[in-house]
Amino acid sequence: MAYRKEKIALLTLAILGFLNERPMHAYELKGHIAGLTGHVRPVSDGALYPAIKRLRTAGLLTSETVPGSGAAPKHVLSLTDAGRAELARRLREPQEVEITDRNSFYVLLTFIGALHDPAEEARLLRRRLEFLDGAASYFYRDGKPLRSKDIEDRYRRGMLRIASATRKSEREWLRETLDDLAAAE
Amino acid sequence: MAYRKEKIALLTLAILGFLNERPMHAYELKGHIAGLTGHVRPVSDGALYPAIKRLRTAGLLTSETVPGSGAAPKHVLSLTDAGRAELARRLREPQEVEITDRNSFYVLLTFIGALHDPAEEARLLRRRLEFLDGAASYFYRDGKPLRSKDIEDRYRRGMLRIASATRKSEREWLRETLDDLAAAE
DNA sequence: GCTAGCATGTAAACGGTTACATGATTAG
DNA sequence: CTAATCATGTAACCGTTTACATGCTAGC
Repeated sequence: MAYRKEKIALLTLAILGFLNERPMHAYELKGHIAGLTGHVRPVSDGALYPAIKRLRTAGLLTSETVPGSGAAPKHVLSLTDAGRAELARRLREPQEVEITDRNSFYVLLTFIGALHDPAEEARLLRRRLEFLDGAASYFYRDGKPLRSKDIEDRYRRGMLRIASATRKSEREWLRETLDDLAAAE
Repeated sequence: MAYRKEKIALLTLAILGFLNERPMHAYELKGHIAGLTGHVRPVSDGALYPAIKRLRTAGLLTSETVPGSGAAPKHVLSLTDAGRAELARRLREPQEVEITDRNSFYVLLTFIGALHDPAEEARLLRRRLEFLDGAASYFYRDGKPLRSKDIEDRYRRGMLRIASATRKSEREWLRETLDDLAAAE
């Protein structure tokens, strides 16, 4: 038994996703990924370079050295066919956490358009919408989720208020976009 | 040179925070933390138990064994004075990422009330508000952040739309709460 | 003369995920 | 009788963080 559960590896997905748009060197990737992760949370070199190395070893990307404008020579990275296939696979078969977790889902959303397959894209949005419809609260007492007004702490109430507004706008967008996608077919 | 940068260790903060409210055993903590992390993302045992062990070794909490209702005997965990001091320190001196990063900030927000110090609490909210006011975009072209209408990809536009709605509601709440805190003084 | 930006990497330490291991009680 | 919930832990693996290491160019 015991089937292998894949790791999420968001960084890998982001690298594949951006390289699919155009070849790029590591330093450039860094900027793109930093922007992605929300508000400029830098990717550390110690995460990025080993990740690239792993992908190169796995044959998902190739590296071509060109003289650097400025400092060290750049290594321009390009996806191989295997890399493009892996990206498509990751986008088509997301893990449950990638639907559930905000950050993961947004990374998926960033690149899902690369599939150029409205039906598949709609499937992802529908999964997210279903997840959001089964709402989840943040705080518990006696094992039961607390409603906002039952929480004495103003900061926790605030968190729920913001989460609620976010959920609402996300649901709206998901519904609109699903309608658009259906209409375009 | 090279001063030591502390790790974020969100899990540690959450453990200290919840134990500060009342003594609890690990399994109970698990439920609380899972709710916290957004929509029920379970904490794995392999993360939780070692984290507790580290805190116990560091003298931040003590464990008392009581016969378990159900299965294994429970280990009821309580904060020591050092544990409470560490929690206060973490809340009072947050890292920059803990202001910047959504999830980190929300964990901070969950427990900041424990300080019972409106001025200090307001300081945290003000820092977050300042961060949000220096807005950040998600996508770049030629090194410059793209405005929503300049993005062709509907999914990326959607992400910005949701992020914008979230930012707006968070700003509103922060301003209101800062006013409340100021008025109460 | 110095700092920021460009550009690439490595190594130790740490912590989280996954899977393994065990076992009792309760609800369907 | 079987799955879910309660309850605690360990160990291998792997990826991230932090810090170390190097060096050039442009602007102040």
